[in-house]
Formats: sequence, structure tokens, C-alpha cells
Amino acid sequence: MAATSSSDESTRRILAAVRAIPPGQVAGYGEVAHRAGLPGRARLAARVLAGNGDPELPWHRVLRADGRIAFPEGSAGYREQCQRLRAEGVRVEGGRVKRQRGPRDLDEAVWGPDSGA
DNA sequence: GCGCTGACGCGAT
DNA sequence: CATCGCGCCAGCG
Repeated sequence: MAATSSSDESTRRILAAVRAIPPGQVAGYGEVAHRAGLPGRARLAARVLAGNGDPELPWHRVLRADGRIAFPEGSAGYREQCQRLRAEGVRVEGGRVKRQRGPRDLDEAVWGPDSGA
């Protein structure tokens, strides 16, 4: 068998982390990368999503650390991601994703109450 | 072999 | 809260 390239391995892990994101919930690129065992490789996660080929991959649940859509406003990807998130019950305002639960505890509220619990 | 760009992150201003 | 700059790695010309 072909040698398991670290890059492919990392890619596989990142995709798995993205698939692990439950509906109605979102995660940041850095968060996904961290879950994949690649802390600090947020850019790599983005690269993977950009080159993915899985229609079932919930890439739309992946946003920037600020909770903002990674795509430029008005872009096709932006609209699609925004629409998909709304379809899952995610509140999107001005390209910013806000959770439905209204806890103002940033530490707990940022990316999911059960994310790290 | 080299430099630029990019679905990023975080600290500082 | 918005903006700027630096650091990070990987693909591409």
C-alpha cells in the first residue's frame, strides 16, 4: 500500500472532526484543527475544506474564530453557508454566526455548550 | 529552489 | 468593537 503521508492523514482527521460537528452547532477552523490533533493548523483545515469532495461534509458548520463566515460577503460560498446554517437553526447576522441559546458567557458560549464539556 | 497567496488565529492598537 | 500586523503551514507559478 502507498505510504501513509502525514498530509493525507491530517486531512483525514480534519474531515473527521468536521463530520463530528452536530447539526445546529458550529466550530472554528482552529477548533476543528485542534480536534484533529493539529493545534495551530487552522489554515490547513481551511485548505482541506476548500479541496474537499464530499457533499455530505458539513463544511458550512465551520467558521472563523470570530464566528464570522470565512467567505467574503456576497460570494457564492458565503450565501450557501449562511443559508445552510439558517436551515439548521443557526442565527446568522451580518455574516456573523450567533448561537440560539443566549448565554453571554463568552467562554462557554463561543462554540458550543457541549463542545468541550 | 524561491516567493506569493490563502475558506486562519491571536495579540496589540 | 474594528482594524492592523505577525506567525503558521501548504499549494502553486
